[in-house]
Amino acid sequence: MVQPDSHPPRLGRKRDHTRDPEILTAALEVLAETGFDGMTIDMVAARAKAGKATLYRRWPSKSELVIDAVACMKQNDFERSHLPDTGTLRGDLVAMIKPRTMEEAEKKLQIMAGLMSMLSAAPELADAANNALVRPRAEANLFLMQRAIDRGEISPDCDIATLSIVSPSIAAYRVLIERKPVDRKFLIALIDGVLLPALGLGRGAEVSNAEASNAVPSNAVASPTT
Amino acid sequence: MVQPDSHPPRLGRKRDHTRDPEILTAALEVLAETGFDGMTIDMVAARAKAGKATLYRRWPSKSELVIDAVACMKQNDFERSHLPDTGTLRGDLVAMIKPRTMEEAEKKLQIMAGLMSMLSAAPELADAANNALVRPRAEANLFLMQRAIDRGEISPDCDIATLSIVSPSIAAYRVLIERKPVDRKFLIALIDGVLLPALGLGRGAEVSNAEASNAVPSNAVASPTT
DNA sequence: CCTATACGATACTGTGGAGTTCCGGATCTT
DNA sequence: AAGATCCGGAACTCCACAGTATCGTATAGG
Repeated sequence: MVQPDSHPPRLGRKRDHTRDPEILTAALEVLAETGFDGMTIDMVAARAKAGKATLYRRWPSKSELVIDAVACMKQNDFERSHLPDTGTLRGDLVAMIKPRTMEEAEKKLQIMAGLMSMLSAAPELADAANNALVRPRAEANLFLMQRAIDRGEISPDCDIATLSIVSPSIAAYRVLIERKPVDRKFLIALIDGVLLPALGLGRGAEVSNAEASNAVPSNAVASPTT
Repeated sequence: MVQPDSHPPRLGRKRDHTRDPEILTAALEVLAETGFDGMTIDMVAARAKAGKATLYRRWPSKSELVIDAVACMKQNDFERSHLPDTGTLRGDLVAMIKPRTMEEAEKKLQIMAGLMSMLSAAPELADAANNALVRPRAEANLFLMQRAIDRGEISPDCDIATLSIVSPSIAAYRVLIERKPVDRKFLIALIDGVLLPALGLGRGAEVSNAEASNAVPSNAVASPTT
């Protein structure tokens, strides 16, 4: 979908489909606010300052529109180049807790919540959603943990594949079902109470330093408060 | 709701409300299968072999019916007296993985999924749902872990409050969003790859030991297949 | 047996939203 | 400027479902 037409017309205004992004964005917003069933085409049209007819010229149905919108949401996954490198695993994990990132994640989770009622009908959406929500964070975690193994910080026997999904999954559950905020405190509790101990850091080997809490090492990249 | 009437009529058939359980059960079934928005009163009535009017004689609206149905779902939480006691934490945790229990949990999760679209409108449902789904398992885990502390199996410094919600939350996420089955293998991976290492068992203490991977403790009881 | 009540079934009404159609105006091409 | 095409807006149809009303029947008490 949204592929360029094969026979470009040459008269009148070009068939530019130039409003598509606004419409898809509007769809995602309404979806996040009201859920799939509560969402109406008129809402989306109004939000995008477009006519309802315009939407139906591009997408055959509400479902298709939503699917397209979700598909176009992949953007800004974590690039490895953007991942923090603080020298310690804990530093890296903590550095990933940035307000900017979390806010965005929460928005995605709201969209997810709105999609729930569609999941059983359209299982491929489950994949799409998971790809957009948990997978990127899990992969980032996995990368950081693998690096910690490579540098000898943690044992290579650790089940990092399983551990990497722990915090994204729990965070998702917390926002989607419990409807409680996933704040910095909670994520730190996960890191210090679950992940690091399970990796043999913290409680296990207990760097003994105990107060490594504010242990942002020398080459702290991490970005300030972005 | 569903409280006995204060002025019991004395003529004709008694106002027994005797069909309520069937109706509520039917409501839960349809809810699990189609979700709140997809569910129609007629479906519930048909499933319960009741007239639509009968439903409206008891509950003023579809929402009220669903709320009532969910509220009546609390049944069979884990009783401490029913919790396994195998002598080791791992044995206890593994013993909780019973097909019977899991099947029931999955059913509850389906209901949960059906409720998702109502959560933003009725936040009290989030509590109800959480109480019915994750809380009981989390509390069971907490109890088992506390007992492990008491008997000196694990350190009292462990963050068992956080650890106890790990596996129920992840399981819920897996069923609700990923739509993948939560099988025995997956749960064992969580126990051996996350929980026990985080508690200083398995990997933690064995850092040097290296090869305790398949460290099934001596007295593994685990329950047959109940 | 008679009567009052609750029930199941079914027909009905009202409403909200999906999807369609039409039109005037805007914008680009030539 | 003229013509072609797209857009926003609004009016429209159609249908599914919430909720209501009616009726024949089953059952229990008198």
